[in-house]
Amino acid sequence: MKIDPNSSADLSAQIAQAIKDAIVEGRLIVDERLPSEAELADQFQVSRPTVREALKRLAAQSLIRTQRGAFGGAFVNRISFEDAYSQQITTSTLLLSMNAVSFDTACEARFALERACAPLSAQRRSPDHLATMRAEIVRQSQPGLSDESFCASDVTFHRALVDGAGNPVLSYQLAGAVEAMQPLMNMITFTARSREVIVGLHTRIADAIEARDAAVADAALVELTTYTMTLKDSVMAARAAARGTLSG
Amino acid sequence: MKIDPNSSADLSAQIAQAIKDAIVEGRLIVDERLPSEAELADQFQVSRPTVREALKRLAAQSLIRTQRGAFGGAFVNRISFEDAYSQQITTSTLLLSMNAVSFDTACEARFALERACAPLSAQRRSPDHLATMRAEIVRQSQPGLSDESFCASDVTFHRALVDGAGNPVLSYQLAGAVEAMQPLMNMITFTARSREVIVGLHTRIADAIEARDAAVADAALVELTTYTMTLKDSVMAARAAARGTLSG
DNA sequence: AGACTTTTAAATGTCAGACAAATAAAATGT
DNA sequence: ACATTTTATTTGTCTGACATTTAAAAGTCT
Repeated sequence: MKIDPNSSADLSAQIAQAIKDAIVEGRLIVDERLPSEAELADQFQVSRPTVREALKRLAAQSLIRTQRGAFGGAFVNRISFEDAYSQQITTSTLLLSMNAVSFDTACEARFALERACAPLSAQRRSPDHLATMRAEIVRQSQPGLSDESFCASDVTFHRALVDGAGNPVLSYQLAGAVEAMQPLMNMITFTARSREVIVGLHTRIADAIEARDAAVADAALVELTTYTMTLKDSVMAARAAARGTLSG
Repeated sequence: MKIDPNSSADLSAQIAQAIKDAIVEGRLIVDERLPSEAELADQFQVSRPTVREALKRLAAQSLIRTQRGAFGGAFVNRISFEDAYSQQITTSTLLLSMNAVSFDTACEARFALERACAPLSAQRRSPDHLATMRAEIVRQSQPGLSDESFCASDVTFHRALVDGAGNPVLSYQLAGAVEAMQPLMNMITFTARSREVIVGLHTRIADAIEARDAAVADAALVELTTYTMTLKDSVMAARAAARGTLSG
């Protein structure tokens, strides 16, 4: 592992990259201990604070974990699905909140992913997944339910549908989209008060998944997509009208 | 923004989290300048190296960028698709290489995503996307092409197919899966020498996308999926047999 | 001998102060 | 008005030190 002291990049960034490469290329394996900060400083011919900045960069990406004390140090981390989830959620949330992605694009991606999961879920869902979906539908049907709870239940329902596919990669990829869209989805649900339609579609989806009928599930998801986009458009229009009133 | 000095977590981690929260919640907006390191050290009642470690953590996640010199400092970064891409690729690669995900799972997710893109691509693909796909098919048909080039061309082809959908979220999500699977896909292509079948399927896909026929494209993708899994199984079996020979 | 306690060495976490290098604004000179 | 120099500010890096944590090693008691 070598770095170029004449490069324009920060030394800590270069060191982080060198170690990252070593991990990705398998020269450092899971749970292997990195040299101590002092040793790394020696190897790379930099000071310890510089090494530490590099290690913090790696820790921020869950590539390593550190442990204090004798026989402690930095260890190559086995990345977990939890890590992948939270990274995905952060990235998706920022992409949306910073307007790098429109709501339409995120929505389309979300439902496209969900439709991709549905056939797998119809095939593999456990009774547990099905039970979760049914339970959430019951909850969503209760008249006294708060808007917040309805939205949370909605997330749980779709989560169960996706998890039913038994593919954690698809699950964690979707998690980002769903989580990032949550604020706007909440607003849609709050204002539009469209629970009956949504519950109806959820029921159709659950029925299809129970009957292992991918086609029907897909059709219901398409309807839900269309419906969501319609609601979103009306909410946006209402917003624009409100702005017009204020400024006029 | 406050931190708890009595918490068990590192101060730099707490500070990074506090700033991250401020960004995600919109209290710090894109291109806004953070206080200087000295000021942050003052605010959080810690030393400058500690603040710097926190800032490096954020920089590693592309949440901020730093600039030296007068009127330089740390600025909230508008996260780009390139950032999202590379993060996704790193995460996916590690999940696969550390055996947190099986090849089957990654493969399934990849083709499920690709099938989700195909109908959109059939609808929206530009002549440019189509031209890229055709060009790659021509390249793949050349007898003298090296294995490496064939694989690279394969990636470009699928990339064009997915980009044709015009949804950057789907594009960057798929990038991770494709990139992470690359090493094993290479091995499959190298050993199995199955170019004719693959080129044939690619042609069918391109034809379908050109004709805006989502159903045919989907069918061809399903075949490609099945074929890939078959090849992978035979490669694995050959590997296992080779191991048996050595150990027996 | 075995179980418990104390010591110790090694490592990360944190701090203080300093200097180098970059950079853009401000001051200066032509 | 333009070009050059100066200057203040800020990040990047280094040195050296101390605090804290931790597990192994040594010691002690029963």
